[in-house]
This record gives sequence, C-alpha cells and structure tokens, in this order.
Amino acid sequence: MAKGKDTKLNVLEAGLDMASQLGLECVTIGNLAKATNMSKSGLFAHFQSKENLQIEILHYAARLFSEGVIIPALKTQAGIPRIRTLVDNWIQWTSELTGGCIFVSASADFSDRPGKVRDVLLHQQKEWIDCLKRIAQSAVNTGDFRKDIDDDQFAFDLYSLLLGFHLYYNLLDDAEIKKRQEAALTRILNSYK
Amino acid sequence: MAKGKDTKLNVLEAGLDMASQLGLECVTIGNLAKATNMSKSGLFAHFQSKENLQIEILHYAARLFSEGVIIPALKTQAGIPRIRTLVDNWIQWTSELTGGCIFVSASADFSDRPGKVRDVLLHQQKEWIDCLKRIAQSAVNTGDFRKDIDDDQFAFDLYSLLLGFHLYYNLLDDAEIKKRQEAALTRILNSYK
DNA sequence: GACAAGAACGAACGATCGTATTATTTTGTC
DNA sequence: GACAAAATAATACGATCGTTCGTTCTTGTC
Repeated sequence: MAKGKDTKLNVLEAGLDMASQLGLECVTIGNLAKATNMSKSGLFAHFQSKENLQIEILHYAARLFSEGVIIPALKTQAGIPRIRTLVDNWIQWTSELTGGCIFVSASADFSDRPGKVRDVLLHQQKEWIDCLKRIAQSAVNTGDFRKDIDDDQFAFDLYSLLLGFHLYYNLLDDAEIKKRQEAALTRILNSYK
Repeated sequence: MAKGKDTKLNVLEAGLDMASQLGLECVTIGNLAKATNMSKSGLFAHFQSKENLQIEILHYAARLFSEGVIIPALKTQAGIPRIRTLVDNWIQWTSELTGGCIFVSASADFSDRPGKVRDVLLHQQKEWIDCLKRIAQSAVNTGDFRKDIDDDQFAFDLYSLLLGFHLYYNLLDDAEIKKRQEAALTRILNSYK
C-alpha cells in the first residue's frame, strides 16, 4: 500500500516547513494536521509519539540536506572549488527553507533537552562536522591546502561562518551579508593554503 | 511597596534560567510559577501577557549582559586587549547560564515569528553589532587595527566566531573548543592589523 | 487602628496539548 | 465482488496552555 508513504512524506514536508519557521518543539500535531488536511489521529498513527515525529522530521531534513548540499558538492572538483560549492549549496539550502535552517534552530533548542531527539541531532551534527573535515582533507590531497592543517579547526571555522550567515540572513535580513560571507570565506581559505 | 520589585526580579531570574534551557517560547507561566513557588495568577499579574513576560526576560538578560560583558570590557585598555576581554567576558556569560545564551536561541526561534518579541530582539541584536563595530573603531584609534577596515565585516567575523563557539560548547560539548576559538580569534585579529 | 493600595491567591474559562480507543473508509489480493 | 489489511477519521481523555475574575492577605499612610 503506497498511499501511506505518500501521506507520510507530505506530513514530513509540512512538518519540516513548520519546524523551519517555529522550531522543532513548536511543531504541533494539531497544527500539522490542519496544514495537511488530516485528522489529528490519522496523522498521529503514522508516528507513534511526538518524539518520533520530531526525529523523523530530522531524518527527512538530513536526507534533503544530503541530496541538495553534500552530494552535489562531492561531485565537483576536489579542493577549494568543492569547498566553495559546498558553501554555496548550504546557503541555497537555508534560503530555500521558509524559516531558518532546522539544524541550526534545533541545535540551540535541544542542547539542554536530553532525550532521543537530542541524540539524533547530536549524531547528525557530528556527521556534518566529519563531512567538513573530509572535504578539508581532500583539499590537502589536491594541494590546495598545505599538509599540516588542523581539519577540526577548519570545520569549526567554516561552520562558524555559516552560523553567522544564518543569523544575518534570517533575523537581521542584512542585504550585504553575501558579500561579507564571501570575504570571510576567502580569508579562511587563504589561511589554510 | 518594594515587595513587588523583589518578586518580579526573582521571576525574571528564574525565567531567564528557564529560557536558557528550553528557549524563550517554552517558558510557561505554569512552570515558572512552580519554579518560583507562586500561583499562576499571582505571577501573571506582574506581566499582563506572556508576550510581556518574554520581553521583560529579554530586557533583564540584556541588563545582565551589559553589566557582565560590555561595560567591564569598555573599562579595559582600548584596542586588541579590549576585544579579547570582550570575547572572554562573552564566553564567561554564556557558560554561566544553565543552558545556552538566550539571545542565540531566541534569534533562531523568533526570526520567523513576527511580533513585539521579535522587534525587541532584533533591536538588541543590532545594538550588539553596533557595540562590536565601536570596539573595532577604538582599535583603529589605538593603531592596533589599520585605518581602512570594514567594521561591519569585523562585527560579522567576531559574532560568527562566538556563534560557532556557542554550538560547540553547548551541543557538541567539545573539550578543545576554547583552543580553537582562540586560534580563530587570533587569525581574525591579525587580518585587521 | 482605620483605610486604601498593592500583591498574591484560588478557582474557573475555553482552547489546545499529546495520546488512546474505537469505528469507518480506502486499498490491494484473490 | 469478497475479504483482509492498511489508512484515516471520530471521539474522548486528562493535562496544561494563557487569561480572567473575585477574593484574601500584606503593606504603607494618615
């Protein structure tokens, strides 16, 4: 029976949208049911708890993130070009969402909320950082970066830049933020050459 | 009548603590009443709506932030030493809070939630960025920074760094984050000399 | 000590929360 | 088309949400 899959995907899409605007904790089963023209109980049956719903939204977001940000970057030329593509894709990803990036807001919201949701989120964030580290290493291999770089430091530098962009873009609505992000990125890249 | 002031400060303190852990939107009047051993209605009377409560928590946090982070930094030697003090104070501030920094989580949560809370938050964030710009200018005046720097870019660079630190410190619980933050700060400072 | 003002409370409102149970509709298989 | 399984809905539960109202306790002033 394929109907259930379709419905669930619809719900997850609407859920991600809602989480992007209001935060993962404020995605309510009632509101989500309204948004998808379903009954509360019909929607609830697809997940078995709100916690599961939140986790599935995170997994759904991660799938989209992987398909839209990471994989396309890995297909481009390794080294600095790949890093620039990754950053561009990330910015594309966060600007396509109605609100902000779900991982950014959830990271702030769930860092002090122990439970399965936090565990999943933490795992995802570590994977993302590992991804940044691998991309740094591939830049070492191409010779774009020098050999003795600290890839953890690079991941931190790059992620911080994206977090700054996220704030300036979403809350502050800064018109010149793209320019500043590019300047900062160039400075970071140069420091690893 | 001074009793009211005391109680209200107690409530705001507990409210800030709760907001730091759960996010500003999840500060509930019922829970806050329990935390302060008050009745819901007794507590509610001090604010006239939940929105006002949230706004007053933000103002209370801003006062503490100003007293604990900004003013002490302004009393130290202008230039790079002042910038380093500011960063240290900021880190001190966020690690003294039970959860994360209320401004960081609220910025993520309220960027797509129009209303008075968002307006206050936006105003505070712009003031904070102005503060960073002024401190950059004072470093220009002392000669620590060269004359043609872009102070908006500096504010962005520094704020991004703090946001990165915040994530690594709170969610990822990274033991080496202090070291990485210092490395990144030094690199930023050098690029403005 | 009377009196007004302020502070805190108790109880209740309608709405919504997450969840469970039970029924109905839709779907795929034979 | 019969039948089982899956998907969705209807209804209800206790808890909590933000808020209101009327009452009681506390405080300061004269």
